[in-house]
Amino acid sequence: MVAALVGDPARANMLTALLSGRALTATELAQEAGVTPQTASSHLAKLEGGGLVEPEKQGRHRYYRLADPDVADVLEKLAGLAARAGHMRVRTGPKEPELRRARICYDHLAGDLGVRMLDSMVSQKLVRRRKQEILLTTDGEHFLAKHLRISPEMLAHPRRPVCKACLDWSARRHHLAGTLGAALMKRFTELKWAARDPAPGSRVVNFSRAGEKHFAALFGSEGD
Amino acid sequence: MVAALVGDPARANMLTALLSGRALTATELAQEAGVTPQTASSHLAKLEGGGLVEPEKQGRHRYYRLADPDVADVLEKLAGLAARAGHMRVRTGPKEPELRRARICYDHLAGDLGVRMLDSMVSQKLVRRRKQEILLTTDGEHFLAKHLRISPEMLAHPRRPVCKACLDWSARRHHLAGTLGAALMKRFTELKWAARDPAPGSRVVNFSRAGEKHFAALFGSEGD
DNA sequence: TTCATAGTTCGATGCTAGCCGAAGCATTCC
DNA sequence: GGAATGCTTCGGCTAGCATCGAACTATGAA
Repeated sequence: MVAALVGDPARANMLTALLSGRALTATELAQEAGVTPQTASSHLAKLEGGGLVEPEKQGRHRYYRLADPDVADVLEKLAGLAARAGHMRVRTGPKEPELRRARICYDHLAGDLGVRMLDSMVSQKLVRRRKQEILLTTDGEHFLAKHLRISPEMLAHPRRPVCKACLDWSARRHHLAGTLGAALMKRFTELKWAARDPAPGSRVVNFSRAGEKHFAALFGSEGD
Repeated sequence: MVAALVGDPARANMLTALLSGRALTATELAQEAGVTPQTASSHLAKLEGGGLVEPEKQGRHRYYRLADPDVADVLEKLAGLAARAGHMRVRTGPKEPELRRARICYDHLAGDLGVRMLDSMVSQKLVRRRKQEILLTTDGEHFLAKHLRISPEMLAHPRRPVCKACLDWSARRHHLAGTLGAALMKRFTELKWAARDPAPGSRVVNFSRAGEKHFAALFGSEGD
């Protein structure tokens, strides 16, 4: 069972360290987990067997990375649940502040900016929200067309909802997923407001100076 | 840590049983997990402490249900990862063959017959299916009206989808939920093709001789 | 070659947590 | 009231697994 793998504290620490998207060596992971290399080796073998991490041999190092974006997604959601129950681990969220601020979750924006965007859309009545369900309003359609040239037709998809609440790992609140979440992220990139960090495997999203301004104009600045 | 809670086999079985959305009593969950009531009580206290399940007292029973759609979402994703890694669970399903064959899941048909019905509907193109999402086709509407006198208006509901894929506990595959799943089960009962087992608390559904024939005529016999 | 570093395997140890029997509340039925 | 059912608490037992020391392999450097 996969959950049992994640359940052990040492392994959970390793996986959390890998959530940044970087690949780490076995020794580094041992330090992160606070165990000896022998113990770490045993854990890593189990994680590999469970399909959660993938090794890459390079010289006399063994680099490990998360096997899959799906794995990262599940880990974040688990952390979100844990946070809500007050069962937060001592070390919360990503250490890197950029990762906490803006990052990619599958194909949409997560982190503080992602959460703030959804908050702002709700308060501007661009979407209506009922628990898990989020619906785009006509006001929202006009807003998207006017400011971002996103039309409702672009959002239609046979097997994916337009809006979906996605639990944010670091912020412990929801951000916007679904085809709209993806379309927004795509547009931000096209407009050069933001770009994924070029480092391989990194999930950080960097906003440009101008992009940040435009974003704030549409979805509020710090305050809200 | 939440993952540790899900990691234990007994608790995982309980949570899997609750994935149907139905609330189950502590004793039922003990049976599902294959442990004694005392042990189950301890597990349920932990799950409740972790915010994964919520109790509801009713007479001398304690019903438990999943605390939140987010919890169900995470559990499904975990199951997905586990399945991908070929780590399918060993201890599986109900011992009673009748329960495995046909039972009630909330208000619709589950078990082998439920799974077979959905399979047949897909291959007959009565519904179109993509992953979790299921859509009724016009062919399907005609079929339902002609053979079962179920009209699209009967299926409309503000908050509930017409079709929904529901993970089948025993078969580990999906059967049909949603208003259509409920309407079908209701019609089967009205037509006296099937009836819920009169034993209190039983979730078994018994098909009559004639009912089984009619069912097979519409949704295929053994083969598919 | 010899040495140093990275990582794994093996064996022994110790702690955790799941498990059940027995007993104790709580609720409902007769 | 008494009996039956649903569920929980307590105590002791046991198995599993995480942990580490020591020894072993492999790569790279001097």
